[in-house]
Amino acid sequence: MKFQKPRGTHDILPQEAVVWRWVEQTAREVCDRFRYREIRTPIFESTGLFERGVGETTDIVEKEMYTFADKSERSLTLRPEGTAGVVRAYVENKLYAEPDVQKLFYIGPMFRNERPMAGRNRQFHQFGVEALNSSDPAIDAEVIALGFSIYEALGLRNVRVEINSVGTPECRSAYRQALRDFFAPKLALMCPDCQSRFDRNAMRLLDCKVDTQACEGAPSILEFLDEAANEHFQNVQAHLKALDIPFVVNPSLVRGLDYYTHTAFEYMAEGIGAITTIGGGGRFNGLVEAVGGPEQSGVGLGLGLERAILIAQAQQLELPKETALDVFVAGLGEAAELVTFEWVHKLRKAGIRAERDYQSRKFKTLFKAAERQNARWMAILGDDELAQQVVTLKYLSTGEQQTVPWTEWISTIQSK
RNA sequence: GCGGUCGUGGCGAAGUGGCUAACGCAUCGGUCUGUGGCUCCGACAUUCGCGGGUUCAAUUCCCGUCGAUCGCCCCA
Repeated sequence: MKFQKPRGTHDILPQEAVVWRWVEQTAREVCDRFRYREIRTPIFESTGLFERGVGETTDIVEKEMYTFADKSERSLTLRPEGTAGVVRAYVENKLYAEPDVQKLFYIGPMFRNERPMAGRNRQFHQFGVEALNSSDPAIDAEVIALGFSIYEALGLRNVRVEINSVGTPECRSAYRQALRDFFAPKLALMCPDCQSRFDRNAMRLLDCKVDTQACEGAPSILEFLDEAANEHFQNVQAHLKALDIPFVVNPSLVRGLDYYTHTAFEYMAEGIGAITTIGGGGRFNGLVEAVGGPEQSGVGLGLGLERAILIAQAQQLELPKETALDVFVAGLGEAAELVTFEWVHKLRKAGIRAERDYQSRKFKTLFKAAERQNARWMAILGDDELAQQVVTLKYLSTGEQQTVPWTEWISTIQSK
């Protein structure tokens, strides 16, 4: 019986795992400087959390969740995004009672049952942050700057930041009405997708690629922001400008999760086929309360890790490689086997990366093996060496070779 | 969820309704009983994603299925 990995999942092999560690470590380091602390929450949660938190009418909840019943018939769901779980933990552990703004980050797998394509998997990985209990526009800008800083630290070029304000729920419902009024007369001429969007999610009409000309002259959400929302948005922009974060305002930027209010933003880059969004986020002022906590606000972001890696590859950045081997110990003959084994262990205990052969290959082939592992030294233990308690050490890049007593073995390797 | 393309050894890649399924790289062995990145020789797919059908005969044709990939939708 031969098995395949489930559709839309990926094995991360040792060579690629190095790249993943680099991305994760970079994100962690940036978080440390920005003072965001790691939180680890379960990979599955009560289904209701996502229905409530992400929004009943979102695509994610309507058709993309991995939902299952456990043996007690509890409905559980593999997390499709990170914010709901973090906010649930925030409320459940009463972190809202802490005096300072809670700045949290997470990193890990998410699950959505979608049609896979480049940059879109059913199990994918996100890094994200959430800043809870502050409505200060400065923290919106800080979050946007944090994500941008991670892309910078990774060396990604041409990352664009687009921002928008989706206002308060009240602003939005007034705006949706205005949009329907605007599109109603031309609806019959528009594409089927748009016709279904009209009722379900009028703001998405602006996103349509088919009927771009129909959108000309459509009202902008920005005209419907109340004074406070507008001031907040202007303030976020002022803070971004102060940091020289390049951004453009895109009034038709909408995000797919219901909990967003005020600031919405996306990071975009070219290089993954049709996909350009590599990260995004926004403010979610009603979410803490919706999940059973006090009336507190929050703002956060999520970055797609495989998308960041795809962009790095598309831009041909120099990616980290696996560590090189310090010394390959070649034992010749049966008498050397045990001594080889012992010495490999001694070298390792001394902090040296040491390896040997376990396939009884011939001496010459061991050089190839050593080369494949990028070994710096080859150590040779044959009958002669054993008799005299010495080892022949060959520096592979130059071919220089010397024979030293066992007492000098480790120090010679460490010398270069 | 809808539409297009694709699926041959570890990797890359020919090919055909029918004798032993090219070739390249990689790997292992010999050439060279203890010194690599060269040469030459040899080994390496009871089998062409899986299941079914057509046929005297299918890896090659048809259907289904699984998977990959591209686009739409949506998103990270």
